[in-house]
Amino acid sequence: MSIVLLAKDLGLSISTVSRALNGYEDVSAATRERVIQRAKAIGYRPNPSARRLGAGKTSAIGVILPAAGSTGQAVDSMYSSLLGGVVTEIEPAGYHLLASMQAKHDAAREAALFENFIRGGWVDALLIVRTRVHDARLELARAAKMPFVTYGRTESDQPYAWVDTDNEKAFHLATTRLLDLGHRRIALINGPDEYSFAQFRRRGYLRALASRKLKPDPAWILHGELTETAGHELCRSLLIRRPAPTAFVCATDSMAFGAIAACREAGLAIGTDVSVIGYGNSSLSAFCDPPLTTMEHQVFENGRYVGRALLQLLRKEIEPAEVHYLEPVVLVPRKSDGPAPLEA
Amino acid sequence: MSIVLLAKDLGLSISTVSRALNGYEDVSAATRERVIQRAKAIGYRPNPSARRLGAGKTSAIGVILPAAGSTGQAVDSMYSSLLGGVVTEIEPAGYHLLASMQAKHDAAREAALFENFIRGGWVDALLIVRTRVHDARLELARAAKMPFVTYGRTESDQPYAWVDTDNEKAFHLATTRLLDLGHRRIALINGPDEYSFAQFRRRGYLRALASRKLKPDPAWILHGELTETAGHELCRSLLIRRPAPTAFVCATDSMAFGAIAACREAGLAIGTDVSVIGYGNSSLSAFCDPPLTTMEHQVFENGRYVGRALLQLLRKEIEPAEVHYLEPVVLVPRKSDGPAPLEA
DNA sequence: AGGCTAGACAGAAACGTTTTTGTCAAGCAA
DNA sequence: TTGCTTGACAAAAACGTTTCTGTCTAGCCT
Repeated sequence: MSIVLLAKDLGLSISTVSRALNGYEDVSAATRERVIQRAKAIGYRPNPSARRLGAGKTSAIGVILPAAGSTGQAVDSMYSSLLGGVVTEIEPAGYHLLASMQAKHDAAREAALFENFIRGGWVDALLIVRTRVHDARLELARAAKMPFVTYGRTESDQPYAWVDTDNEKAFHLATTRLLDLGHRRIALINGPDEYSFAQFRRRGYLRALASRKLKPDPAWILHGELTETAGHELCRSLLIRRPAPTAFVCATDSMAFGAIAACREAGLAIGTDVSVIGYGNSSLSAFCDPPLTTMEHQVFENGRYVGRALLQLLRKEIEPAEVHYLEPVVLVPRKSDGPAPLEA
Repeated sequence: MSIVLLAKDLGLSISTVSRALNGYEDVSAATRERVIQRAKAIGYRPNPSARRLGAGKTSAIGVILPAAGSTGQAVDSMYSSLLGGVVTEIEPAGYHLLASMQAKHDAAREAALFENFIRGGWVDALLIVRTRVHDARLELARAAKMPFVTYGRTESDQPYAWVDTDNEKAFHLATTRLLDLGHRRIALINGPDEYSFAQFRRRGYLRALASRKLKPDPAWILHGELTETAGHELCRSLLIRRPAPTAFVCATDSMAFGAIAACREAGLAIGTDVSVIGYGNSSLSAFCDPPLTTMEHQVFENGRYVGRALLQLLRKEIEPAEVHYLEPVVLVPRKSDGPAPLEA
């Protein structure tokens, strides 16, 4: 009964202490100051559960992390940075991050988790990551009147708050760069088709080809998990075709590293015989051999943006429709791409 | 007032419903069954905040993630796997993970966060990761009588629950392997010295040298962040010495990749002129060139072990002193190491 | 002087559980 | 029959807040 003690100590009523601490107007400035000082002095911390019960606030923001990799074990490292940014923003405001993890490819379980978060009163708001083209989670959150921000866009007939990277521009950039280098047979090693980002990336790729009046070959657009293994497999399957692609645009640096391994196994020199471009500018990309040409985007900064948006939404300072942040992407040229080889 | 409605619906008192749901003995089996069925049917979920208030349980386990990398942004990917394992275990038991992130190298802030978690009533138990040799967090948790499990050991005069990898054996293995290959000038590119794991690793390295009656050169034991950049810098600083090491044992695969880059820049062929061994068996290590010889340990499985221990501790089924799990480590031989070069 | 308003605080209900302490009937032993 | 135990349930207090609804006083206007 902490607030009770504090109130007694101050010779005030519980309600006055509570209102003083929560910045209400009907308590005099002098009293408020006295309360705040004394609270700090005796180390009073409001009990979060009691708070939730009284006010319907949990001071927690929920996120369901997608399992990544074929083992279904790890969150991919991109989310580490994203969440780092989110936490950086929300923690000073007194919010915590309540994290759950989705079982691999288990939509039913994901929905159940979401329901639990929403109905169970665990959190005040949600972060929805790795959006799908049609994403049921938006409707669930909306139905529960739970504020949310998505990382990645989706198809929705109603406005919603989103933060996203300009995937389309990124892959338009990368493809155009390869076209400028003379490549005409460019493959796209994309992520799983159900995710929004994969669609945007394909769109950028296709638009770049179209702007040079090139007809895309559907066989050169492949989808797979965002792992080295998948990149390796997909690239290998493309290299045995005739004619084979001379360039590969990959959905992540990991896939690009897998693709590079496949090319090397095929006896091709990276950057001369064949060009590979990754995405993400992972810490490794500058240190591998050859250094990887890739796309940089500021995941941590995006996370901070998401965190701020969440806070504003919770304080009703902003409408969901106003949260639309499309981060530009820049290409980091290194050594894994080069002029198209002369035709044999 | 959900339980109220449920009780009314069943024609029972609130207390009986509560006790039925919580498995108390003084409610008949028939009634219990009826309550459980009905609860499921109408989708009743106990409000977690109310529960905490009533019982002093939050159903949440707290963890403070260390910021990683010089940017202080991302949790390193190792923790993704670890937490994945933890969540896999605790989620079915109804527990969630409450994650906070530590500001880079800010011990005061870390302590404050810890205090907040403990005193603020946010969580029922704690996971303490990246233990330091002398770790104040143990005392804080102990003083608050909060159950906890550490990932990594520490110096403590009292028993505590820990799960750890056999870092000492791992680096003994790696060093011995290099000794067997004929290397005599072996450098250790270690992580920050304050962390327990770095101490164990050094111990394993030294023990391997000692078993061959070799005197370690302190100048060849370096410490740095667990990043490619640090690995690169440290390796470079060693390569300009004369005589230079012929082999490097690195604290992580990331550091190893940085070291490999430095060696390549120095014109050395990896696996012949110079040998490099990493740690972690990251997904990339099999796909780089040359494939990296590294140490495998099952982080995800360790996380599951941690999760189970936490649950048992919470249920008082086990004493902290009984939770001591030292995971063995295996070496994954690949191509980044080889026989020591002949002396010039 | 009387009535009204605003400012500053207090009282008490409400939030949804858990848990302690009943209550009541049936069964049993003496 | 009386008293005690036990099994099955109910009543009510407690958990620590927030928030709605007072209450009281001082100041102002007419």
